[in-house]
This record gives sequence, C-alpha cells and structure tokens, in this order.
Amino acid sequence: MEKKKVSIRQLERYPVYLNFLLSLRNSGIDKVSSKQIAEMMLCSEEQVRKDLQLVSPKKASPGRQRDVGALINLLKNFLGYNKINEAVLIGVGHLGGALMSFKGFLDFGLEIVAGFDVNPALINTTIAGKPIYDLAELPRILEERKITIAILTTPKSVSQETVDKLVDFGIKAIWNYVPMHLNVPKDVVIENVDFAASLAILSHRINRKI
Amino acid sequence: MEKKKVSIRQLERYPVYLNFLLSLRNSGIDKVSSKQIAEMMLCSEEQVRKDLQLVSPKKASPGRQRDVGALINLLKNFLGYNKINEAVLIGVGHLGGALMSFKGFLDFGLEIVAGFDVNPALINTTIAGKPIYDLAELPRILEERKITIAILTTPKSVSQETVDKLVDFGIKAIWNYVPMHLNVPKDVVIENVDFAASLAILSHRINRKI
DNA sequence: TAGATTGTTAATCGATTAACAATC
DNA sequence: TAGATTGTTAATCGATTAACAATC
Repeated sequence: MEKKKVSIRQLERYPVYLNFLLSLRNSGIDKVSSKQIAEMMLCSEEQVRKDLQLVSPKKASPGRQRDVGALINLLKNFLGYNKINEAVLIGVGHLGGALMSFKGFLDFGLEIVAGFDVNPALINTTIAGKPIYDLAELPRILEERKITIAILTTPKSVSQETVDKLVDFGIKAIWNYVPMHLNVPKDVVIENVDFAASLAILSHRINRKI
Repeated sequence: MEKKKVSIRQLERYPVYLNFLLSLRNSGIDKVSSKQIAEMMLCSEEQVRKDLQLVSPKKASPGRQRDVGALINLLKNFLGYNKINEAVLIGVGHLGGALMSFKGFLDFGLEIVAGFDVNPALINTTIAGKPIYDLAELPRILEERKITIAILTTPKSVSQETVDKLVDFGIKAIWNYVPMHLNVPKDVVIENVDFAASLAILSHRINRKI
C-alpha cells in the first residue's frame, strides 16, 4: 500500500501546521481536532485530514482528537527537520550576513557552516561564530565537508557566473535569494525565495483584487 | 466586458515573467513569443498566453511576437511597481537591518521610510540613510505620513503583541517575516514570507520526493 | 501566400469539498 | 450509548492543457 505523492501546495502547508502545533504545545494544549487546525488555516477540515494522513504512518482513531506532540514529531520527521544538512552561503552582504546570524535554520534542519565572499575586508572574519572564506577556497571546503547545498545571496550582476561555478564545484541544491532567473543543469535543484511574489500578493490583497 | 479575476497562482508567476523579460531586454532582445517564455517557466505556452492576456488591456496580434518593453510596462503597472507605497519596518535586528539596506524594494513599489525598535542603542541612528525611531513614536509617524503598511521583523516572543499594537495604530497591511502564525482582525491583511515552506520544497526536491 | 503565433473554446487533470459510514 | 471526530468515496470546482480557427 503505497502512499500518494505529496503536492507542492501541500508541502507549503506543512510548515504552517507545524508552527501552529508548536504554539499550541507552548500554550499547554496537547489535543487538537482537524476542525481547530482548519479554522487557523482558513481551509476545510477535510483538507487538514488528508494532509495529515499523508504524513502519518498509521491511522488516527476516529472520534478521538489527534495528539499535538505526536503530530509535531511526524511533521518534523516528514520535513526533515530532525537531521541537519550542512550548507555554505555565498555572498556575505547585508542579507547574507543576516541569514548567517539567524539561528532558526537549525530548527529547519539546515546549518550554515561557512560564508564565502570576494571582499578582502570580510575574508577570515566571522559572523555569529561562522567563518567567512575567500570564494577561491570554496571547492576545497566543499570537498572536505562533503557539502552539496549552497545558499545564494550574491549581487545580481555576478549571480549567474557564481551559480555556474557552484555547479562546477559539485553543488546539487541552491537556495536562491537573488531576485532573478538563474539557469542550472537538470540535475541541480534550485529553489527561489521569492520576495517579489510575496509582495505582489500582499499588494493585491491590499487593493482587494483578490 | 469584465476581466476574469487573477488567481494567487497566477499572481506568483507575474514577477517571474517580469524578471525574465527584464533580462531579455538587458540582452537587447525586444520581441518574445509565449513559447520562449514557457520554456523558461517550465510550463505550457497556453498558460503564458492566458496569464499575459489578463494583464493586457488590448489583444496581442496573432502571428506577431509580443513586444518585450510593452510587456514589461504592463506587468509593472499590474503589479503596482510604478507607484511607490511607503512602509515602516518594525524590529531592526539582523534581518530587519538587511531589509532596510536593500535597495531593490523600490523596484517593487515599496519604500521603507523608517525603522522602529526598542533598543536604545539603535534609536536615533540610521541604516542606509533611513532613521530608526523608538517604537513609542510609531503612532505619531504613522499619522503624520499616512502609512498603513508595516514590515514585521521582530523576535518571535514579542511578535503577537507587536502586531496587536500595529493594528491599534491603524496599520492595514503587514508583511510578516517572523516564522510564526499571527492573529489579525479580518480587515487587516497579513502576508507571510515563508522561508520554511521554501526550504521544505527544496529539501523534498533534493530527496526526489516530488 | 505560407509560417508563425495568437486568442478562444472544449477537454483534461488535479485539488478541494461534500457526504457518509466507521469508531472511539 | 450518544457525541465527536475520524477516514473514505464521490462530487465539485478550478486550473491547466489541447485543439483549432483567426490573423499578421
């Protein structure tokens, strides 16, 4: 009995469920119904149930609310938050520096182990205890630590050439914070953090166009 | 003849189209077919056409490619990038500071005019030429400048109480960078920038689960 | 004109919701 | 048991794709 594949829409909802469940646990609540979750999500109970069924190895008991702690564990496992992946960050500007200082990524299963830049003033300094290296040292460190994930926070003007280098050096996944379209080979995964899209939605909701 | 309403899915695609068109213009290309755009987006030509039709006041001519510059203008207008909205930023930590320094928001029709914090060391300093005020001064400045948009980059622990204050002070739209669920009244729009969701998608694509 | 590309209508596909039996 | 809540199947809804006529 194979599981149905999860869709991107669902995948986007899981972290929201998780946040809500964490806040429930913080308030000392340890049971929750799909109805309660649905109210928070502004969606139907059925959707909540389907989503949760997909990450649960065994069925929940009809009639009984689900256990908050158990759900939290299921979601964390499903989202891979329980095992840490190491990543490098390329481009230690304002945003890059902020991301390096952000401790929350560890909760999401991601650890930035080092930053890379070409600015001599930054090289061999640290941010939040993490070293910043010369970009030239990247291949060596990727090799040593077997890292295949890169966070991209470079200036637009050098982003494509940087991505090309990353691919050459064996990076297989890029989390891209640069607001532009970047080309990668088919076997490399690139996921864009799209501020512009989020802002576009906000603007439209302000203008009641949705 | 009224236009069909735009869906959130479509809305998310428009900034991607725009970026692609801008890069085409940069390369000196001034004509584009829906086929070319579809290839970049990894979607069908028909979808591109439908999307573009929705933002175009008059029909494109069959048989002739669309004009890149004209499309750029249409998209900018549609996304509201041509008129600037003023916003305040609440919580000048690492991320807040990075956002205040980010010049790109002007291209998206958003200008951060001031930051607010409770840390005395920050108050009355500036970041990227923008003043940082005591949070206590927020109502006065919102009133003076008729600002109704706030960017939230506070610590988790104080985020809900901060949001409650913002709502009291008349804020109507919140762009939330804090990774937690926040409650707002129905007449206030809140849009979450969801790093966790983006990261979840990346992880799953890495693991070939999608 | 012929080829390319468009917009429109119809068909398909997938996600969401509704209905309801099952169970604690 | 009765009420609440669940999972499952079927129906609905909306978005995407396919087919094709229209036009430059």
